[in-house]
Amino acid sequence: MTVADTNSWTGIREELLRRIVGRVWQPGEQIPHEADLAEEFGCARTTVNRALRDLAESGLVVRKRRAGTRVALNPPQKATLTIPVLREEVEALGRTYRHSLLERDLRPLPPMLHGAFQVPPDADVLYLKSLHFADDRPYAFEERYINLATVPGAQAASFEAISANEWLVQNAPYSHGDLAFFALSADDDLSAQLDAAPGTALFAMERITFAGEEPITHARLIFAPGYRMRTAI
Amino acid sequence: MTVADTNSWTGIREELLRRIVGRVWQPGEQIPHEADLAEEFGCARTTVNRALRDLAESGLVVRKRRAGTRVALNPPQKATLTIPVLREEVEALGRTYRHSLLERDLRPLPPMLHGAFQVPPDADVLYLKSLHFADDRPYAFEERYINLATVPGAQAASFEAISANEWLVQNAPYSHGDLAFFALSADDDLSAQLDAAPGTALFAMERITFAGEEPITHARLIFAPGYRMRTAI
DNA sequence: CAGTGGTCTAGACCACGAG
DNA sequence: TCGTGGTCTAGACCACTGC
Repeated sequence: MTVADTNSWTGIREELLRRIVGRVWQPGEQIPHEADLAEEFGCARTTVNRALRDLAESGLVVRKRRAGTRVALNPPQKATLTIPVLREEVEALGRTYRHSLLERDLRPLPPMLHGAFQVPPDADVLYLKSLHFADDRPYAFEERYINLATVPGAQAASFEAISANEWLVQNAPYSHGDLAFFALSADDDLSAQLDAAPGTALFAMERITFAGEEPITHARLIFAPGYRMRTAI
Repeated sequence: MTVADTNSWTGIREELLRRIVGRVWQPGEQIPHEADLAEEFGCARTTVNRALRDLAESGLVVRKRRAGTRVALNPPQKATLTIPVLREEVEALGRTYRHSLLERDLRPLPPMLHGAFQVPPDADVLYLKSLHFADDRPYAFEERYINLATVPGAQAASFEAISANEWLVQNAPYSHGDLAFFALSADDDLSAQLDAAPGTALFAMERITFAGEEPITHARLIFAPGYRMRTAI
């Protein structure tokens, strides 16, 4: 009848989900214990536990010891989005990836970044400017600063065969970072690089990553017109 | 010695993580089978499985039947972003939230949405157009379609005291949906509503939610200039 | 204190897919 | 084809926390 067998954990999850979205169990209401559900479905408690744990991870139910499991009052709108390496994203579209390094030099960190990206005031950082292509059409424009104090190996890397993003992912694992999305208008330079009319609205992503307290890199990616970042929730 | 006991699944996960970031197991390299690891840690295979499953979910290892478990070559950059109810987001900024319903009527679904939002061709949907304010300054513009077949109660709701978003979150739980972010230019209407110069680049978010197979709502939020959606990774 | 979810075990069978 | 991860079981003990 249904897609999944009813005594597989996914099947049980689907049945529980049906009861939640179908209002059999009202928001805020406590649902039966694992043991009762296990008996109802004729399976081990472990299996019910697996299903409920999955629902709890997606935020649909709230579980507390001793207090039982309740249907969430405000199912939080959470989305996990995976920011792929551009090469993989492009290739997943069935297109050919290529990138080209436009500029590369050592320079002081621009003042705008001094707050978020703490390097010694007189230290130079590695600046990279590059363009990513899909089937020879511009896909994204990238500007990046790399902290050589944290990633000295970057100075020797050419970033021509392999993009800075991929190099860093493989050579400088980060512990945490910040990510931001926003919109900006194409200035003359962007307009030329991305083959877009001046003033076109472009989707942009900014990322800073750290290894412990040490900043690794600051990257700004600006995508060609029409780009949409999608995810399932 | 370590935070977690070594034969708890979290403890095992930490140990495996150490070996991965410490390059004991190189990227792309196959790691021992569950059975071997279980023997090494002196625990049941289920426990090792739990730890490995967790690492696989965060993308650090790739698991395939028969092929075994390998350290991921390009650990994907995953970010979980929480899409807050606008009222909460504004109030968290210490500003006063207000919203105003600009339009409300029944109309056929625009053809553009026919693909993603399957309603009977002759059925009307509830259309809402509203504006969200922070301290009396425009914060976001919203256009929304609600499928009355799935959420009949919406027809009776006024959406003046409580926003459609909040009403739906509490009255029509969804099972899944799609989310997209992109940039667009302010047309004359948007420009007037959001107090932005025509052509300004604006950050936009589109969301469709479903209860099972039934579409619930399609919403497009367009934020005032300068908006950044942030998250930690 | 006691009920509920969290976890672990030892064993078993199954499904997938690389070789 | 057959090794590997995926899942299920029945039972047990533990940890947390509301009553």
